[in-house]
Order: sequence, then C-alpha cells, then structure tokens
Amino acid sequence: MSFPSVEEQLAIIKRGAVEIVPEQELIEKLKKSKKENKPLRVKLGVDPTRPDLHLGHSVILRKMRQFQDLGHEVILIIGGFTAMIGDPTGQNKTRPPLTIEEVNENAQTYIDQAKKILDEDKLTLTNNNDWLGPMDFMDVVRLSSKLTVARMIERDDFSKRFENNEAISLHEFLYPLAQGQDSVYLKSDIELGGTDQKFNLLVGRQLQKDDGQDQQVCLMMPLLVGTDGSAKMSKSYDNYIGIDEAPNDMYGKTLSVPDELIYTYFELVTDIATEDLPAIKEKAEKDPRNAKHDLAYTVVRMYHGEESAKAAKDHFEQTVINKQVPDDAPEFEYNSGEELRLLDVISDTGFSPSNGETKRMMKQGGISLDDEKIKDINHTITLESGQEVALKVGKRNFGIIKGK
RNA sequence: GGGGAGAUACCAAAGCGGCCAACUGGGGCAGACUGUAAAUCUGUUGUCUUACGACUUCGUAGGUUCGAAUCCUGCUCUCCCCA
Repeated sequence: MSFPSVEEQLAIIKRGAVEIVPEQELIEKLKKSKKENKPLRVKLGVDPTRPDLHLGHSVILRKMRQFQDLGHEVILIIGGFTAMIGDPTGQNKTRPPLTIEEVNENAQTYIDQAKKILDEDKLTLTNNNDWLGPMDFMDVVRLSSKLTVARMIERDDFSKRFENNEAISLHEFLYPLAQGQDSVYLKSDIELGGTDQKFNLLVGRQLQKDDGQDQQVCLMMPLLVGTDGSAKMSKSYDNYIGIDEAPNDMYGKTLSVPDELIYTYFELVTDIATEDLPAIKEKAEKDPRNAKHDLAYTVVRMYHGEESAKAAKDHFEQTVINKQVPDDAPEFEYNSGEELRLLDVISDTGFSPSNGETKRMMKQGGISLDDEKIKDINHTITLESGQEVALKVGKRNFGIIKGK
C-alpha cells in the first residue's frame, strides 16, 4: 500500500485542528513516512473514568479515524494506570481515584463505544498499566525530577485552585509525567488531545527528548462547545449529545445547538467530506433552519443509520413542531370500567419522578389527555374496553392509555 | 508540630436556639412564545398526602434543651498562617 500525498494528508489532518506543534515537524514526519512507506504512530490516551461517550469525545476519535483511513498506526491507550491518579486538567477539584475493577469495567464500555467511530481492525489497544504499573518508587522519583514545581503551578488549573485556596494533592502533579511516559514507552510520532491537554502533550515531547527519541508532534483539537452554546460539551454540564443516545433524543438535542455552531459541528463531528464543507458553511449562514436539520440528520445517520435518521426527523416534526402524539408512544393498559386516578397512572408510566412533581406539572398545565390540559390533581378517568387516550406529560413524554 | 477558619439541598451561597423544608443566584422542570428541545418572559423546585398534616434533610456520632442547621463534645475532611 502507499500513502496519499503529503498535501492531501495534511489537508485532512488539519481539518478542525486548532494547533499543531510544530507543524513543520509534522510535514517532515509525513514525508519520511511516505518515502519509507512506514506508518506514523499516532497516540491517544483516554481515561476510562466516564463510560458515556458524547460528540465532544468524538471530535478526537474522528481525527484518529482519519489517521486510520490514511494508513497510519493508531494506538488507543486505555489509561488504566492514569485513571487511578485522575487527570487534574481543567478540574477545580481533585478527581476521585478509581479502583482497578472500576477501571476495567469502564475501559470495556469505552472501547465498545469507541468502536462506533474507530476502525476496530486497524486499532492497536494498550493499557498504560502495563508499563507504568511495574515502575518502582525510584523510577518515579527520577521521572519527577524532569519537571519543576514552578512549571507545574504556572498551569491555569493549578494556579486557580491555588489562588482559591482549594486542595491540590501532590499526586496530581504526577499525572502529566505518567502521560508523557506513555509517549516515551510507545515512541509515538503524534499525540492527539484537546486544547486543554497542551501541557500534558508537551511534557511527552520533553520526556522523549530526554530519552533521546524523536519528539512527538502534538495535535490539538478544539473542545466542542455543548448544546447550550457556551461551555464545552460535558456530561456534568448536561449539554451533551451521547453517541449511545436514542435517535430521537439525538436529533432533538442536535437541533437545540445554537445556529452559530452549525458549521463547527459539521466540521468536527460529522463524516461529511472535507471538500463539501464550504457549501455547508454557506447553507448554515443562509438557511440555518434546514442546515441544522441536515446536521441532526447526519449525526443520527452516523450512529444509527439512514432509516433511524428518517424516523427521528419524522418524530421530531410530529411531536415538537406539530405537537402530536408520536406513533411509537408506549402503551399502558388498564382494566376497563375502573375509576383511575390520573396521578397514579402517571406514577405508573414513570414519566414523573414523584407525585409532588406530577401535581406541580398539573397545576402549571404540563399534563394533558387527548390535547386537553388537566389541571385538577384529583382528576380521574374511566376507560371503556378498547378505548385509547393520549397522555402527554411535560414536553417530551407521550403515552397511550388503553382500556382492556 | 503550633495557632486560626470552615463543612448547609443538584451547584454556589445566606441562616447562627423556635416565625426553617431552610433567603438568594445558577441549574432543573412547566407554561407562553419560536424553525428549534435556542433566546426571552412567567411560574415552580425534599418525600408521602385530596387537604389538615406526617416524615426525612443542614459533614459524622453523641449530648444539652419543651424545642437545634443554629449551643456543647468526640470523629472525619478541607483551607489559611506560623514552624
């Protein structure tokens, strides 16, 4: 096999990338790789701390996929060891270290999800516990002599926590070193990471240099802004779109992304060909409504297929735009002729977390039967055999109550 | 090692013996509006109860009191200053 031209490769590699340090070295590595027909070793380390992957994670995983498609060797490091330290990057508090059991379990769910983006057959999987685990205390001491305290505390996340009188545990300083050691061990040519990983990635370069190796190129991808349009996509901000989410949720959530982000999402999280991006950009500006529906469709298609994407689009139009009960609403059967309290019925459906919450929604007009708002908390219904009543609880929960 | 400060609901932060299920902001939820599950405005926000009310909740374990988130003691954790 042979690699595409350096120019072609570079165009794909640079798509969406914020910074390549140093870009010239990347070009050199690509040239050499092509000339010797030898793939570059591209490394990504992940912490199996949160098993639910979302589109934010997909930005980097997609970049990895692009390297795979170009023919390079892509190495995914499960941070089995580093997860037990906890990456302090961007954190305002110490991360709780995980046990080995948790790490193994999380790692598996991570891999299962990552396979939806990466080409499993071309993936090299490793666990940094294999080489970090056996290091003894002296090894750690030697390693930690490579970095100064001053360098550590000039980092934003640490200095902020320091100023705010928040706890910083000593072990958190060891994290970048552990990650950098991965690069030394694997002799990586390129390491991917979010912009927030810059410090950690650069440590890898330094440690490789100390070891007499060629230094890795650091490729930084932007942090995807979440559906709220302000903070980075993250589970803890609840502004994320999970890659395991149901098609309908995925579609709806994607539509809630602010218009300004339509193009960014296309560029970073979809498989739309790079050459088609300019046309997309124009559409996003001129016709944001349809461009966003295209985006939602594309995202659902990527993870659930064409059929589901169509269905999700229909579902959204039916429920949100036309405010009708969807075809796939769950059914709840009750004996006919029996007087049922609506409160209890809703409790059965699981659409509301507590009766107090249900009553609140009722008072506020958030609950309806056959399009009629029910505000009486004592409302009862009696079904006839075969009768179907459409129930709506809040904005998104639809059900059919049926008499048997 | 010595001295000081602190731990409140999803988060931040008031309260400092009864009027506290606990001010306020964020978040969440609902309504209106919208191309949108966006923005904005309004309402709402422990659990159970038709309601009266009952129960659990203010780091943790005890204690004082008719009554404690508020006072006392032990414990755990965090921050600051000094060494």
